[in-house]
Amino acid sequence: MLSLAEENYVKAIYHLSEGGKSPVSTTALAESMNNKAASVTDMIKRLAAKGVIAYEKYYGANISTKGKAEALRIIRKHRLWETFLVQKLGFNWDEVHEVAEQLEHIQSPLLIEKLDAFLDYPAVDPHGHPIPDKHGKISEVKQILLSELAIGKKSVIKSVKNGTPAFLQYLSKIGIYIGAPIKIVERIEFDGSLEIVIDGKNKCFISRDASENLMVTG
Amino acid sequence: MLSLAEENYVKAIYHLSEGGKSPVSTTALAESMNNKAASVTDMIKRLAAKGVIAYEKYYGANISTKGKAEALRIIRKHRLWETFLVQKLGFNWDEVHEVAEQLEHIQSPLLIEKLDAFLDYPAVDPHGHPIPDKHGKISEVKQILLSELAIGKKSVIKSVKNGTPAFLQYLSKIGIYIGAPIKIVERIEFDGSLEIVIDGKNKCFISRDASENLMVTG
DNA sequence: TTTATTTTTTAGACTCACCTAAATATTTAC
DNA sequence: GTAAATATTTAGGTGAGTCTAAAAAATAAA
Repeated sequence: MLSLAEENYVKAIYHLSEGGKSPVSTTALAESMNNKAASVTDMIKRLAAKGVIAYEKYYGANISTKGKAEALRIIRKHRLWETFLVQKLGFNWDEVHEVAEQLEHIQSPLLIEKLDAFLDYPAVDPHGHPIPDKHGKISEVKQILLSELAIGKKSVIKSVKNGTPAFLQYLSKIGIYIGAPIKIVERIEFDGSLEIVIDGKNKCFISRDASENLMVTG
Repeated sequence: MLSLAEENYVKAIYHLSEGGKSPVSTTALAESMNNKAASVTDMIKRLAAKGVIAYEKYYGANISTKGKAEALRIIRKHRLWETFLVQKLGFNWDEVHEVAEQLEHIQSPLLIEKLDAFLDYPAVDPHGHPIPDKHGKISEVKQILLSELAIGKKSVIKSVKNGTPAFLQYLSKIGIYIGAPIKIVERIEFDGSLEIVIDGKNKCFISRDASENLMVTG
């Protein structure tokens, strides 16, 4: 049984391991948790004692099989709740993260089973991220960065990498949503920005930065 | 801003004040929280400092206007979540309390507004308890104990006082539910038990104890 | 009304999850 | 390869929220 703080650490370690290097460094973890390095050292010792990570002094933390399962359970809950908030309660996709951060810690396997059924077993959350099933299995669908899409090739928006409210609001504003057809008209050499067509009608420019935070079908 | 533990204390103080004597004694509170009296003394000092109760040494705790508003906000959330669990997710009424105890602490006014709307602004929860509105107002409907109902008078089950899973499961088993028509056929002098008819068809006996935990229309 | 019992508070201690400051180890730069 | 910079850990401390044991106050009983 993990405490709330421990759950958040395990989740962060999982995300840092997935999206980059493993083992996870104390500093990286401290930054992602908005804590100080000394606090992280304390915590990773506790997590190691509980068997959710492997830890060696001055080396870093590696998530264990048990830890990965824990992380996936939490992520599953987070994404199911986000889906619920958007699909059932009418939240916008930029409003759900904070609330889901709280809801993901509710302990009730029955609740999650029933919520999953109520939502009709969704495969992805409102940001296009896959929802692990009850066994922790994730269905990975091949996606590429929009910035790497060939010019003129028809594609579809599949997910957002950076899910900050500001970015999501911007995407809504220019008509981008998960499932939207998209095509690159031209790549501007000067700054790497792209001229794109969304939904076959909305033409606009987006920065390189934005194009590197959107995933599309390859 | 109250912590999770503080929220639970305020709720308990509110319930104890309502359902009995005020001021609330340290011992009563300790019992209801499953904590020791010394811990309670600590906590009520903190709560007094935050202005949610008035506290005098060796006297007891009285909930303040602010504290009452806090308690009602938490109770509102608890009962809305219970309603959601039963009406939308298909929980049984004896399965919801523990989960709602967790969900009631989620901080998001928007979530509660939207949940309320999603449930179509319910007036009572699955146990027949009134749901405070967003201003903390409760619509009290006149109810009497089943044990005090006149023999032969037609009535309707309105709420359960004791909401333990065991009692709720028993009620389901004998066909009692919120809104069920009920009539007392006979009062057994020996032990105060009642012969009742539910729904105009199910005849059965219930103990005095059970009849003192069911509220009906007067 | 004095004593006994119960209730409440105080004192001191513990765990969790954080902190700062200082020490130590590792990495990078010259 | 040594020095400087950076990363990590240790040591000691804090507040929240609990505990036990003992002291103090209030209540009940003789």
